[in-house]
Amino acid sequence: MTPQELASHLARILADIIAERGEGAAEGGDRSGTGAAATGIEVTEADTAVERPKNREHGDWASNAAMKFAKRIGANPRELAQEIASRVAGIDGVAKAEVAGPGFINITLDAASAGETARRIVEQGAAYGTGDSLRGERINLEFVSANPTGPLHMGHTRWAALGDSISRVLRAAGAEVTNEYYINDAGAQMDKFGRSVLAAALGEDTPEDGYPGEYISELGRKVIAEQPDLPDLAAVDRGAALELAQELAYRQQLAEIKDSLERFNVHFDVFFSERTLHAPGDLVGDDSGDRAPSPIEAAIDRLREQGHVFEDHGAIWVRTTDFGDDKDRVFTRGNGIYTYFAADAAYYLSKKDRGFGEKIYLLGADHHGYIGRLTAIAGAAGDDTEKDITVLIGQLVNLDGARLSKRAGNIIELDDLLEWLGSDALRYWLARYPADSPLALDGEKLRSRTNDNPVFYVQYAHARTCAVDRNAAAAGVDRSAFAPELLTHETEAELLGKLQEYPRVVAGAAELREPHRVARYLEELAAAFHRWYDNCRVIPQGDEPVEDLHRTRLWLNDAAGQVIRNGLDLLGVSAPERL
RNA sequence: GCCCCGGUAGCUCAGUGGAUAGAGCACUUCUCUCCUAAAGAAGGUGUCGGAGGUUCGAUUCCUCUCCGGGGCACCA
Repeated sequence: MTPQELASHLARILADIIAERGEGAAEGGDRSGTGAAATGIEVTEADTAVERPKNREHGDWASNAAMKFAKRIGANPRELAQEIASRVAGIDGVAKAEVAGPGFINITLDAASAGETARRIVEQGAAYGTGDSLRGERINLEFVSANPTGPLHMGHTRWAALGDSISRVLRAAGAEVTNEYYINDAGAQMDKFGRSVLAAALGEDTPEDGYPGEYISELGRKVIAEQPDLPDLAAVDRGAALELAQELAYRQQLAEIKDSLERFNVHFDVFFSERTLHAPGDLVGDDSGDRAPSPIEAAIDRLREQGHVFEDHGAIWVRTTDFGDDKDRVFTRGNGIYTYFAADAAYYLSKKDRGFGEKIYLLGADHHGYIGRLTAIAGAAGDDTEKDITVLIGQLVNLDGARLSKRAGNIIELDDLLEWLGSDALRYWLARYPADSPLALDGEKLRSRTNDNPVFYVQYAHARTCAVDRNAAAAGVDRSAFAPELLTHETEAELLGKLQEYPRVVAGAAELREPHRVARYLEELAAAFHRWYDNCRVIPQGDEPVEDLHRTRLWLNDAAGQVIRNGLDLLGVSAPERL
């Protein structure tokens, strides 16, 4: 019996009771309806979800449904709880159901009923924990989106780890997710980047307000290596040389960013170029030589048709205040050039046109001023500002005692962190805190291989399950028997309970976009596994014979390993078979 | 001035209205002739920043307030 099944039973029982009481009231002459529907009170499984009590004396699972519904149906909470409990006790697989406190229903399962979970998990394998709570949703998840004018640094690292894990969790809940990276490859920053690289390639001083950093010099060398006649070109046509250098450096830098992300086990489905938003459309078909408007122009036209665009002082504005923004925003500057925000608007429409329902933006706290205007664009585009757009704001990362980058001055690069700490430790640490929680990287802790470092604690538990598996094979313990009623040790009940919680943890993490819940869960699961391991042997000692208990425990060991693997995968962390 | 996010054990932090608020670290003491001791067991800590309110019940929701961080561009 899983907690989901238990919740389902509870919902049915509660609905029955409400219906019966409704009939009783009707006989009294107050009402004419029959059944739960007639009372207007609906019971869903969410209402009757059971939780794992902190105190083991409170049974395997507890429900507060009686307290939730007592008032609405005019019943005494404890009496209602008692009525529910007496019916729950009759369910096959339930050992007992008791009322406690103000109206909690504490339920204890038969060992066999709980133990059945182990086999189910093994049979479902990697699919255990996946669900369909977000089935049918097409989600666009944009994160990192760092300018392609330099290497990824620590500021991007948290969003890379978090975004990729959010994506995995959403997919586990059945959503169709596209991971997207917006490349700011148009505008002044790119010009500055190009001038800096060209200067470096030609051996000139860094231009005023150009980019500093050793990586610019490296890019300059790479550009020269690829295009040795660049200095000659620069001598005759500086503009052409600049364009060429900028383009080569951009491609090189973007390729390096992609490499870094892959090493970090972070995958993007789409790299979306801002330039494509500025580019004119195709030739129109009337031989005039005219072109269709660029996506930005088209976007402004569309918003104008919706009545949200106006002109003032020679600039084009969008009335975002209609949708709760602090102030209206401009699309064109005085010199006629489109603002960054105009591209943002066109980009949003692109996402909408590509069929995405919810668009999620993962931004740093320094961008929190963007919430209002992005939400307003969603509204202006005719979307539901509650459901179709989500802006997740995360706090920034501090690093204590970090080594500084050798290449880029004060910037700490993702590549340096990877080399120093390793992908697993880094990803796990960054994913185990809520996005809005301040987070500090402690290099010493992340390099340590003790309880200090939770990723090793979890990975060790997994490696242990693998070691048990190997040793069981050698000792002649196989899977030829499965007798769940033998799993009666209290650490086995605890471990089984934890394993049963996993699907709901994944669903909750997806619903709230909080993958840290998976990490915290894994730590609890690992602890339950370690305690079980210390108390219950899978392999007989000495000359003891192999019994069904050992074979059944092997199934439980397999199940624990499977769930740890599944969970770590959601975080993009490996599950080694040996440490 | 306005907006956002924090404030929970000595430290770092969990805790989407429920029972005695938890974990790791730090400190003390135990447990490997037996599946990985990178583990387990035992030991104690809290005005959940403060004050009101909603509720059968508030660390959780609302209002005010104190402290800390961030943000309020015709920049990108």
